[in-house]
Amino acid sequence: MRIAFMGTPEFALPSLDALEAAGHEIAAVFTQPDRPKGRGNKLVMPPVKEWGLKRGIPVYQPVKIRLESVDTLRALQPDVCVTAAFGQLLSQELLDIPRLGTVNVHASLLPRHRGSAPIAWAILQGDAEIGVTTMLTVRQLDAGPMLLRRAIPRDPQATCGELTRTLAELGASLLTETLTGLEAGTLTPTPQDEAAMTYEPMLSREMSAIDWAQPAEAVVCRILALNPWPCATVPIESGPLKLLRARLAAGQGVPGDILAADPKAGLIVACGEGAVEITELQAPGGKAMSARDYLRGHRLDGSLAES
RNA sequence: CGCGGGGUAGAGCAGUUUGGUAGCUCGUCGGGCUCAUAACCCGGAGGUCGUAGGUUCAAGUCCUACCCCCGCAA
Repeated sequence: MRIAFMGTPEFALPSLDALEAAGHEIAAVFTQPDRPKGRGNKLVMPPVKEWGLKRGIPVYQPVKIRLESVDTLRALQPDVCVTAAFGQLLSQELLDIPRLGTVNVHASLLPRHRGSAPIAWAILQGDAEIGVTTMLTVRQLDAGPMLLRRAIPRDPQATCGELTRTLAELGASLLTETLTGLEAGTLTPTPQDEAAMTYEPMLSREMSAIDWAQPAEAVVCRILALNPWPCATVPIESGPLKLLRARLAAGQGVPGDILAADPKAGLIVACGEGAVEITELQAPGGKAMSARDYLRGHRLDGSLAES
């Protein structure tokens, strides 16, 4: 089929690869404008743009696709539009253009976790299962009827970043299946159960603080969910200490108290119920390392609870 | 020219302000003690101090340029 693709970050790349491999024609890609990023505020192009450039496919970077790209999209005469973590809302005018509609790849088991950070929220809430859903896009965010859905058990050790990569692959294969079904007319769009719907906001830096009074399971989930951004942090003398990975540990005490902190025992912190071992962290100005490595050169004691 | 932190033994760090024999914790190797140990004691190996140049009797430390890593802000 002839496809117009809309997406921005790495999450979209497996889908593009899969569409290409399945023999579809990517007529054009739409993605966010280049943005200043990182040190030196250098202009960085979105991964989807790089993907398109490498293949000589037309790349469009509208600031507001609703206002700028209607004619462009219409001229492309796509059979279907595919969106994957695009980052802009589409208008009805745009949605009406592709013959077979617009298919979105969403990294959650809808109707749970609508919004732009579905994977992190699934971890935050301790979901036992995660997954991806393909759906027909409607104007209301993530509310369209579902086409295909696939669930996998959540690896309780995995970070949000890791699960994002896993689900990007899963989403890619689900997407090609979806398009095959859509083309053959064998798919029945299933309305979402609005009563079971949940919507969560973007992650923010304000979520970094850890509430040690929560049960150890919740603390572990929070640490995993916020990695790689914005990361759970605790204040230490030299600045915010990022906690990147953790697991349940034996022990108990006043929430936030450091129960152990040496290269052999590891870094054990008491929670409201039980305790966690911080297994990976990142000191201010430093690179990520195992907590045991960190403890070879640093001493920690007292409490990690709010200063 | 957005702001800032850092590169020293296999790992993680101190030492740089006030130049003067390279230090700590862990690991590793050898020995000892113990019923036993993530235990303890003794001893050893292991470092072009990011790179290049400069100042100096003497540079990890001061000066200049460059490379690499990281955080913040966006």
